[in-house]
Amino acid sequence: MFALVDCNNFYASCERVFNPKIKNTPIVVLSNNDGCVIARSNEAKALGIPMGEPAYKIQHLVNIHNIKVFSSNYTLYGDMSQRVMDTIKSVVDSVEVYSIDEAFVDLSSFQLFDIQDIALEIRQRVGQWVGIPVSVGMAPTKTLAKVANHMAKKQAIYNGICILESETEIQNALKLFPVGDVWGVGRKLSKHLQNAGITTAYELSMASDSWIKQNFTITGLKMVHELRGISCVPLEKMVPPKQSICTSRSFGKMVDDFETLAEAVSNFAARAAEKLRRQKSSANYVIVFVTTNRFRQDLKQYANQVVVNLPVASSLTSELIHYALIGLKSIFKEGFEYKKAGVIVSGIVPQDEIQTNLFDELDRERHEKIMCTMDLLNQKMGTDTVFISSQRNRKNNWKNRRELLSPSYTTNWNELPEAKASSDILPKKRIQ
DNA sequence: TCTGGGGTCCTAGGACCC
DNA sequence: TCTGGGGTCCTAGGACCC
Repeated sequence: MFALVDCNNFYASCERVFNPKIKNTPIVVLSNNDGCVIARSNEAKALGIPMGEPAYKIQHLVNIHNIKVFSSNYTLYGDMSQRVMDTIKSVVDSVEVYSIDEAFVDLSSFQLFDIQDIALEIRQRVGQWVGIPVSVGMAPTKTLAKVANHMAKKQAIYNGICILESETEIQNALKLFPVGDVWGVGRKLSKHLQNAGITTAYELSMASDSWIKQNFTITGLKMVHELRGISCVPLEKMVPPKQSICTSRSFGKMVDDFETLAEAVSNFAARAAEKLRRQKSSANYVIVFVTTNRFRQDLKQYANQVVVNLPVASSLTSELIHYALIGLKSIFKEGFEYKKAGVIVSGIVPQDEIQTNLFDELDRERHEKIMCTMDLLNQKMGTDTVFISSQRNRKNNWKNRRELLSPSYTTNWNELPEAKASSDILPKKRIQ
């Protein structure tokens, strides 16, 4: 058996933990640049706010219903996620952190009659220790655990925990489960399946192997087997190193000059280099891309990208910035309003398996020491305490809009939550 | 006016090898 | 007239996930 532990309305729930005033008010959290709705509390869902809706389209609802709106605070969510995962790991051993708000658990070492208790314990402990509500779905495969989790969340009778175990239980659940909600079925597949007359997960599980394989390849076949209770997707306890790392942002304002773009790209490259060093790897090439605002069809459109090969695989900030800027120069065109740019590093190899270059003139050992020191300083004193000068060409007018940001309660000494207490005994004192 | 960011996997098709 | 067979590697693009 597998369990899927999923945080309810994760980002919205994070905002509530240190701000109990908004416990029962509708909350939405916006994407970067305060663009779209990416998380909603139950109250906000009940008001009919769809996922992914641009913020300006829900402004009237915000005003009428006094919805609390937040910019996304990934520092807070990342730290809360870590706490949730650590807490789950304190209950069970085999945990796969699947996403920022989800974890799979391998329950094969437990007796079947124990698993209800384990789910209860996880739910209770995460709730008490971290303050985030979670739902638990349990079933013989990961795909079915996803189904069970859905049910635990959607149907109040389950009280946050749903176990699908016997054949009948599973089939009855699948008969009521829309095929489009199955893990691995997206928009395209869903349409394709509907056209073939398959509307429920049960009907999908009954389709013939040959038809599935022909139409949906090996991935589809695995999915169908998982629905039948045959486990094809194992638990992955170890996180494999990333094969590509992307850092990109939409700009708060349109950008039309090279210098500003260069500063943005320098910062993206610096972030990518940090991520590389964190997973102890180096990249063989850097991709730089720029694009104008695709929603503004009244403006001239331009989008381009370029791959720059590095002489030696590298994770040195200064070197990655250097080559990223060479790339940017080659694709930059005057006369456009740029909205977004990004840097992708790829061709990633482990740090200790780098193919060196006979003609390489850089003293890499020395540079690596500098990077190490820089990372330590920035980790201790805050991001970009030390940075490469091209990261600060001019005013930061490309930066994201984040106008509704909550404090980083758990990661910044200056933004710790405050608890105020008063009593009749000490009427004039306020204790913080 | 305002529309996110970061990933993985799979396949088809071309280039190349013997 | 007729033009092999069996591979690998790479890339672009499309699908999916959160």
